[in-house]
Amino acid sequence: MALRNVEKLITAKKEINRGAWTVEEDRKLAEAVEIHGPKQWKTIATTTGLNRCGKSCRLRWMNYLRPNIKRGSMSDQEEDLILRLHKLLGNRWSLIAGRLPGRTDNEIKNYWKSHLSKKIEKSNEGISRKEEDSKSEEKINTSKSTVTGSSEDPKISSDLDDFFDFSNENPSTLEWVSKFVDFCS
DNA sequence: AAAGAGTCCAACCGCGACCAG
DNA sequence: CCTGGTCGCGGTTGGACTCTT
Repeated sequence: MALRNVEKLITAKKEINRGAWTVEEDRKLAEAVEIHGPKQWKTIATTTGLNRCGKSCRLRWMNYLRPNIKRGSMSDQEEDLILRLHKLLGNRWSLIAGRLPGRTDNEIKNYWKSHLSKKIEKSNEGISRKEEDSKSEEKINTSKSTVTGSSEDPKISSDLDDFFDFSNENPSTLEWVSKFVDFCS
């Protein structure tokens, strides 16, 4: 009887692994990605014998195993960038992450929730912002509405398209930052 | 030193987009 | 077109860690 229950538990456990990844699992996943590339997560999940779902494999790779991942605290520049991009794009974390080399969407999302949203809350409680800020915010809001498609100004729309076309850009440089700051000011 | 509160971050979940058949 | 499978994204959760009392 008890044995049967144990068996049940084992098979249930065998179905799909959950929770924290072990070093061994990481190693297997990294090997699989080397073979298949960072795509075909379903294939990777099944061929490695990890008993993880494809989603889980993808997440682990994207947020932890991927090369060039930057760890540690955000620099002032990065923080400022996140704030500006969030103003412009809203909760488009993957898009924001795309402009911060080595940072993941998950990391930025977490950082925003634990640090920046509180910072903003505090600053909003304080003295109302200067006229300059409201001016730039107005500009940003106009751009934002363009992104969501609610504004039809073709000039601004094409500017934004240009701005977010990074196909020819080296992602490891932060040259685009100045471009962005110019754009917002 | 211990307990409770607060914070951080890795991982999971649900949903929508995309694509091949 | 429709459908099923897969992927990617954003929101949420849970547990480990740190801080405060």
